[in-house]
Amino acid sequence: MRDADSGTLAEQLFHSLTEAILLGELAPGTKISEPILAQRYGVSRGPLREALHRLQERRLIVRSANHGARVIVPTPQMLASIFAVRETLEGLAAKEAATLMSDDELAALADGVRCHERELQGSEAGRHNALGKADEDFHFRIAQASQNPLLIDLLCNQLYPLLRLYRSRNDNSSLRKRALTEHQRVLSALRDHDPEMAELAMKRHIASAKARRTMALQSGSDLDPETEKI
Amino acid sequence: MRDADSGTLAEQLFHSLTEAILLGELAPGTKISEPILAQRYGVSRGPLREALHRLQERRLIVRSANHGARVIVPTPQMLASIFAVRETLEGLAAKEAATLMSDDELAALADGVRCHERELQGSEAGRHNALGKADEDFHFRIAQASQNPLLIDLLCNQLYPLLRLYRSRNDNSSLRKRALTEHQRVLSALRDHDPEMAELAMKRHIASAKARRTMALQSGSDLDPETEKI
DNA sequence: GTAGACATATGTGTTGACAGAATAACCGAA
DNA sequence: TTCGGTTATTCTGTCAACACATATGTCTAC
Repeated sequence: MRDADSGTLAEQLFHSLTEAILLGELAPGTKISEPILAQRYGVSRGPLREALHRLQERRLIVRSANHGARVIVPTPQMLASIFAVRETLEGLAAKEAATLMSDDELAALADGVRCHERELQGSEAGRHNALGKADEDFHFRIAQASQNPLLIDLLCNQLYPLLRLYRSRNDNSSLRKRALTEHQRVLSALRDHDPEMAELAMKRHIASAKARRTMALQSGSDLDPETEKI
Repeated sequence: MRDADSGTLAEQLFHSLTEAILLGELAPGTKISEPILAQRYGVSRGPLREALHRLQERRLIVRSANHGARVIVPTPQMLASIFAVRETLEGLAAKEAATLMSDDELAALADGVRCHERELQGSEAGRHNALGKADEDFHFRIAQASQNPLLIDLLCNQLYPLLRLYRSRNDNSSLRKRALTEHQRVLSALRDHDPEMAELAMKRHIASAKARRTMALQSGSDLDPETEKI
């Protein structure tokens, strides 16, 4: 699992900064000052700049010459773009997975769905993280099962992280139940090794998730346009 | 069109190295020595390393800690992965373009196709480049017409460049004629503003192109496994 | 003759410092 | 008071040098 060079400062910075952006510690629109950020992480500007160049390719920051870098600001348009691409790509993943998944992989996926179900019926405390993990785990497993390295990379390393920028805090359990039902439907199609059904079920699930996410984004709407500077 | 920072050395190096890799000047599997490459391009190692980190994210080189970077080696498996992803993404682009394309954009696209047609009937000399350009232009225009920034970036900046690694020298005109026919079919669907038909026509075209490319790859098979070192 | 260990050398990772550009602050005039 | 110009400072881009890890080559022991 050691991704390329895991020991270098640039690599650690790349992952730390990715997490910081996705967790909101580096707020959207934040102007990134290389000296300040380097001092905060206790490193020199060299490795930091290398990490920033990678973040640029991952679309997490935007850079312009002699003007510095800014954390990307999520927009409804970009959310729509992500979901449109995600719908087709995850549909493809489900289609491929339907023919490729082994019994062991199917069992593991079913375990995850059952775990998801239990979480939903469980107590209120600490559900959000567990449910979020369960959902991510479901899609992650299916992407892996496609055995398409490019598809896996696009989904797991580019789209899923980007989506975390839009994660909302307020989602009720009725929507969660709906998601679980859709997961079960996808799982059923995968068990039947039915590519077309799996693709369609997954595409419908993503479209449904898009509607939920968009709704939550509008109700929450905690976008602060002030471009704070670290 | 100025992509981010166009004036910096790191940016120029990024584009130069991208071209060098896609043109084969930096052969697949080549071990990249930072001092040597920096000297060749007349720059320091700083900007070069920043460019290399971006190339890593673009999947054009692979890096491992304290071992340096190597130019990616194209494999039939990766070609299959690219085409599988490309088929769905270009299908999506065509579907979106069918409802969004203006009359002007359609006219420009039709012009391109007619130009493509003339090139096919023209003389032998210098057809390859013109035909390759015409083909790329066709897909490029449709991607742009989707008005989906993420989709445009994935296709134009990531998949199309990667495909150039597999470009073959030997392709006969009968295959070219087939491609033109498929282009005309996609154009026809776009003119009718028929999303489903456009998507299907484009997906079939990509699948057909995959077959052509795979065939050419097997017949050509000019893969040299020796990992030369610059 | 071969295997293992040591020494050399090349290369990557990192740092600090310098030059040019852009932003910010300041001052003066209308 | 406000607008324009000028100065000063901060920041980005770039470079050269240092430290450490890895690879290479040689030498000795078996």
